Amino acid sequence: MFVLPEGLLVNKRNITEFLVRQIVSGNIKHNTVLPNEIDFAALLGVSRTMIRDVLKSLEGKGLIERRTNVGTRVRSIHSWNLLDQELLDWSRGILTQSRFLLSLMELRLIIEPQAAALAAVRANDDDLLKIWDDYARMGSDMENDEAASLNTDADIDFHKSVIKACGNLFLSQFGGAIQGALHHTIYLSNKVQIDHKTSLECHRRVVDAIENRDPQNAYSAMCCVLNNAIRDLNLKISGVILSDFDKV
Amino acid sequence: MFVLPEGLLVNKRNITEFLVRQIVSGNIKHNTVLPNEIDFAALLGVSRTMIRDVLKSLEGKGLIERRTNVGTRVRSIHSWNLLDQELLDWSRGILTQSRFLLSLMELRLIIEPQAAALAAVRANDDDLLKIWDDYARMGSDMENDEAASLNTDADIDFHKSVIKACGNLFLSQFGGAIQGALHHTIYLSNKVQIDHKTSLECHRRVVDAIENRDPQNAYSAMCCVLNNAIRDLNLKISGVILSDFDKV
DNA sequence: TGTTTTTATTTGTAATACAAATACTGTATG
DNA sequence: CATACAGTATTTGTATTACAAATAAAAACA
Repeated sequence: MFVLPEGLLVNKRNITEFLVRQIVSGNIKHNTVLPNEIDFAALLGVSRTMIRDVLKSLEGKGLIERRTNVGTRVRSIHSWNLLDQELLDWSRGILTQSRFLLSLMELRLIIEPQAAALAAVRANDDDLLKIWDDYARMGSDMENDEAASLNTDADIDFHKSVIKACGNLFLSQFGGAIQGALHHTIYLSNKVQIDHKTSLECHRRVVDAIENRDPQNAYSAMCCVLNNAIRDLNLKISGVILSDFDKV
Repeated sequence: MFVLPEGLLVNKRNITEFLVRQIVSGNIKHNTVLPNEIDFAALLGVSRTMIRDVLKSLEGKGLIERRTNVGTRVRSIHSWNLLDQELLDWSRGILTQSRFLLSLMELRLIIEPQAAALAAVRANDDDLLKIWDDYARMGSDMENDEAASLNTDADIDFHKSVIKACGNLFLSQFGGAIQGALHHTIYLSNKVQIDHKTSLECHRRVVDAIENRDPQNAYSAMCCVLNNAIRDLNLKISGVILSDFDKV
């Protein structure tokens, strides 16, 4: 349970990623006490210094808790720093339980329409240029091939750019989570039918609204984008209060 | 700029907190290259191991970036992990620039009404009990003394409990930020006149709405709570779209 | 002038020793 | 028998030293 798969280079990064995935996946359950540092180092064939570095990193992500003469104990999901970029990246394909994906999309539904509205009020010229560029790249594959899908990287960049443009220091922290959510979506997209054309149109409405300094339409257009994704993923989200003027 | 104030015990915690505050306050500007590990350790009178531990911690908070043969460079605020609990705690009284406080309250205005609405749909009996208890503790000082203020800790617990009750894994990550925001508010509260009685009444409306499984009133009541705080702090927040049915 | 090699600097990793904290155990004592 | 106390063992925390790896800067060279 604590040893790396055969053939994987034993270095700090791999060990950290491996342990993160073991914990996040539930292979190492919470409250489990990990081996002490000396045994753990021997088990993995590394120095105590290195395993300590790794454990320190896991501690920073809220995955474990360390105490003298007690050892290293795995914490429950409520203590995990879920917005940590590495944690999200490494959890891809693992945290697909509906509760996780549901929380993620729910968060987006709460954050992103507001971010779009704020962006419509505050975006500067550079922000707008960036958003336009992201939008253009999103659909570039579809120009010649109707059946092509959206450019994932551009899609992610688009949402990050909107969040950045809203100028809120804290909302920017979500860029990583959005990225994780979108990658989840893509990961699942081979199983579901996605209407890329409609999605692209909604994105376009967002861009236009921001450019026209129209926060309310930016809000509702972003709702449209997200509701498309939620429908594609076959999720059911209830209880989130959306602004009334143009519910989609 | 890199040495601890006289009389402060030189240990890992103090060094970390000191450096965090130096960076957050701008005393150490971004892009500054810190001394190399050996010099830094000597400067502080600690071992290289310890300064490395400290730097690793700062790295985890996004405050610095390290590269072989380049050294340790301070990153800009956009890279900081602003939701880190320690970072928020240690930044209290420093990050009072209006942009920071504004971002914080704006975030709360986006998150918390939605969280209250979701809590109204999903809170279980334990959650409700906890919320009632927090509410009761909030006003306990005011029963005999009309002029007394709200119990800060209970106030913080109240908001955390509501967020917890909404059952979203990601929204829970904000407990710490809320705590920071409320402490900021308290910190500034000697300068402003706060109507504690009205505030308490709004909190009561939130509790009632959650208990009555009424998401829309929970939403608007929480808006009321936050708008009180925003008014007290003399902040001006524009661009956030609030649900229409009961704007306060 | 442009390219390659060497050198120097800085962080990264390892190994060892000891310090500090704390759970556990055994023992004496009421 | 229960409790308090002292001692012991275990585990993480810190310090020191040595060397490896990466890379920016300087030097040598075509």
